[in-house]
Amino acid sequence: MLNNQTEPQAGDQELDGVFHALADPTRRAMLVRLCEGPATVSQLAEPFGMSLPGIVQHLQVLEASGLIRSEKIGRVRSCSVNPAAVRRAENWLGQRRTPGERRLDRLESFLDTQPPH
Amino acid sequence: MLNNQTEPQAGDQELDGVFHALADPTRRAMLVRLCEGPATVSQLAEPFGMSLPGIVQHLQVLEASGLIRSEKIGRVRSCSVNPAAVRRAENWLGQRRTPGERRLDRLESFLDTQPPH
DNA sequence: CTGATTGTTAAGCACATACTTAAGTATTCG
DNA sequence: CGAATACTTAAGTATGTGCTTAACAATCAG
Repeated sequence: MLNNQTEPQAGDQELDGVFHALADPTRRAMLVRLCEGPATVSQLAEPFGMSLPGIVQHLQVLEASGLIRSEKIGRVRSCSVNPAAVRRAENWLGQRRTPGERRLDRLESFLDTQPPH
Repeated sequence: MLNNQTEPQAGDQELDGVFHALADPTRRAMLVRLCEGPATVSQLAEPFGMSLPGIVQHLQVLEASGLIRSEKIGRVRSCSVNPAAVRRAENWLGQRRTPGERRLDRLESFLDTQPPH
């Protein structure tokens, strides 16, 4: 180790993209919509007062992050959530626990093993 | 409702800040460090090959998002995680489940109620 | 008081982001 | 075929982000 500094790790890049994609309210709203089921670009655009190209750019950010996938059939592009990417971001946050929180976690799981009354 | 468009909701702004703060690898590394316990600005800076002002700017982003808090005592600023903010972001992601995932969730919780064997 | 430590403020720069309008490309419908 | 539909591409613009260096506090230690 000639370099003592903290370097960005592999896997970090994925989180960069995922959290950046999530940092925009329009993109989060699209993700919420897609959790109800697949939708086309126009369907996703409909709730927003924004030009189509603007919408498409947001979709590109979401797709580049891995949070959604899309497939074009004929002239229609169908978009859907990639649950695995959402779960990875959720899990990263799940691991961010202080020692205090971890103690509470262990107490709770201990209590779960005790029969009621 | 004269406006049919989707407007950013209250509470969205908080998530904007939190996810934006999380989108940077340096800031995530700082958060990881702070989950082990409070630290000063210099201690947080030490692993990174970056100027102090750069570090302080990252800390300001983290604090503005609510993910961390800090207090200056004498000439030293002590920083610590705000677990509640981390949990809110985690919970938002936890709610992003497709109908398919929700079915699996229900199956698992049903199996948990069954005695083993 | 003097000087070292710890952090802060200000200014600037390169690059990224979030839009826009205008024009283009497939694909399907009549 | 010709027109409508559903995007796509390109280009431009205003604003934001992630750094930097230089200069400025404020506090503690001798």
